[in-house]
Amino acid sequence: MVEQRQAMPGANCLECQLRQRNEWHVLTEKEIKLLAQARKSRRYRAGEAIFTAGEPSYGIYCMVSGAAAMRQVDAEGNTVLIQISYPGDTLGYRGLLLGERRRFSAEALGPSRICFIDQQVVKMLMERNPALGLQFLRRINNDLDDAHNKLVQNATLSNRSKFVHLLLNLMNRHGHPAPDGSQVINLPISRRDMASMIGARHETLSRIIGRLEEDGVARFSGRTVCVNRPHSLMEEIRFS
Amino acid sequence: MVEQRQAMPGANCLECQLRQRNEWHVLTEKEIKLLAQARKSRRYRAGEAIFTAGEPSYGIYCMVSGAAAMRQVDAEGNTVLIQISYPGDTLGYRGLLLGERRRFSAEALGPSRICFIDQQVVKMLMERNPALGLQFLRRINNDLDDAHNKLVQNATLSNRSKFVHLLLNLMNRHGHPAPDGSQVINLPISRRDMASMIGARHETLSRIIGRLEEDGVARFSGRTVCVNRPHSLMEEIRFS
DNA sequence: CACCGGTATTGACGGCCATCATTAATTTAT
DNA sequence: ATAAATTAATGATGGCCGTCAATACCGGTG
Repeated sequence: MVEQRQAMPGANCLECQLRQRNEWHVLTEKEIKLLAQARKSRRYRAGEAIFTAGEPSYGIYCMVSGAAAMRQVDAEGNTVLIQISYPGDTLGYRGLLLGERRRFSAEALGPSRICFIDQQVVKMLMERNPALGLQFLRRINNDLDDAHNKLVQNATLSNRSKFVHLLLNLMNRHGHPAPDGSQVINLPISRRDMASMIGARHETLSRIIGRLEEDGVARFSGRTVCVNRPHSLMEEIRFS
Repeated sequence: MVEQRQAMPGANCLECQLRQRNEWHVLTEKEIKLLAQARKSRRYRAGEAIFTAGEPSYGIYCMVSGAAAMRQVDAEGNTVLIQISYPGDTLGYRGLLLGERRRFSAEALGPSRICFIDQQVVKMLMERNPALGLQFLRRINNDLDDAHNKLVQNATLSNRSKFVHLLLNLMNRHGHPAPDGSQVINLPISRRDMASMIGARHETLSRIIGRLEEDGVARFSGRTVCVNRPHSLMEEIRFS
C-alpha cells in the first residue's frame, strides 16, 4: 500500500497520491483544481457519524486518513456492517447520482480525516468530464458484484469459514509482518461488529475465536490479532 | 398485476403494455420503433440457458412472458439463486453498461418468451435519449439496495423467517386467492433452489416445511403451496 | 479515583442444522 | 415406455448455534 504523506493529504487534491486510486483519476489538472478549491476537509473523532440513514444527500465524501464503516440497521434494530472504507475511497456516491436520501449510515472507525465535496460540484465535474460518470458507474457495478459474492458466501460457508475470510481481508489492510513470519493485525472494529458481518451472535464469534486459538492458527487479545501461520489460514479456505 | 395480452406481447414493443413498467418507458414513440425493429424475440424451453457466467455480453434481454432466474456459482460448485425476473423486467444490463463479461448465469424457469436487444442498439438509444442511461443507473442502484437488504436479512433472521419472507414474496407474484381466503401458490422454482436462496441445505428446508405444516399455516405438495392463513404468515415476520 | 456503559468471556441448555444414508417420487432423456 | 437422473422425504447422529445469565474487562466521563 503506497501511503507517502507528502504535502499533507487533505490539503490539496493535486498533490494527493490517493487520487490515483479512485474515481478522480480521470480528471484533468484543471478539473482537479476545481475539485480542490470546492472540497472541505475536516477531522472526525472515533465513532463520529459522517452521515445517517434517511437524511438527504448533500454531497460525496473522500477518505483521506483513518477508516469508516457503512452500517445498515433493520426494523428490529439489528445492526450490520456492510463495508469498510479506506483512504482514497469515495463514499456516499449513491445518493449523489440519483438525489436520494441516504440508505445507510457511515461513521468514522477511528480518528479520520475526510473531505466533503458538494453535490453541485460533482455534477458540474461530471458534465465537464463524462468519464467521471462512467467511473461511478463502474464503482456501483463493483459494489453490486461484491454484494452478490457476499450473498453466495453467506449462503454456502460455515461461520468459521466466513470469519476466516473476514480475518484475511482485514489482514490485507491492517496486517504487519512480524520477524517470525506471523502477521499482527490491529482490528479497526469491535468483535460485535465482526460478528454482525458474518451473521452470527457475538457469543458465537467468541467461541469461534476460542477454537481458532485452540487450533493454534492465531492469538487474539483485545483488538490485536497475531496470525501465527497465515498460510494455514489461507489453506483452510482454499476452495472458497 | 396487469397482464392483458393484447396484440401478442413480444411482437411489437409499441403495443407492449409491459413497457410502462421498465426502463424503456422514457423512450419516445420514434425511439420505441427503433427498439421494436432491432429486438429479436424468441421462446425458451424450461431450464434453457439465456446466458452463462463468463461469456461476453452481446446485449440486453427483456422478459415478455414466463420467468427467469439469475444463478451464481462459487468455486466449490455451490449454486445460489440471486434473483427472479418477470415479464417487463430487463436483465443482463450490467455487462452492457461497461462492456464486461457476464458475472452470473440466467436461465428460463419455465417456457418463456424473451426479447434480445443488441448492445449497439441500446447504446445508440442511450445517446439519443440520456434519460435511458439514468433509468439503468436507477435500476442498478435498486439492485444494490436489494442486495444489501438481503445481506442484513441473512445476517439477522432465522432460516424459518428467511423462508417465510421468500414465501411471501413468491405469493405476491404467483399467488391466487382461493374462495376460503387462503392463497394458492404455484412455485416457479425447486425446493433445492429455495433452500439456496435462504442459505440452507435442502434437507433443512424440507424440515422447515414440515414444521410449517405442523403449525397449520400452509400445505405443500410438489410445486403447489396452499397458504391457509396468509395473515398469520405476515404476523410471524412483523418486525422484519 | 470511582463510576458507568458498552464490550467480551464463559457456562448451561435446548434446539436447530449439516451430514450421511436410504428410499420414494418426480422429471428428463433415450 | 422405460431407464436414468434429479429432486424430495426421512431417520440417526454429532456438533454448532442462539438464548439467557453471570461475570469480567475496558474506555470513557465526571
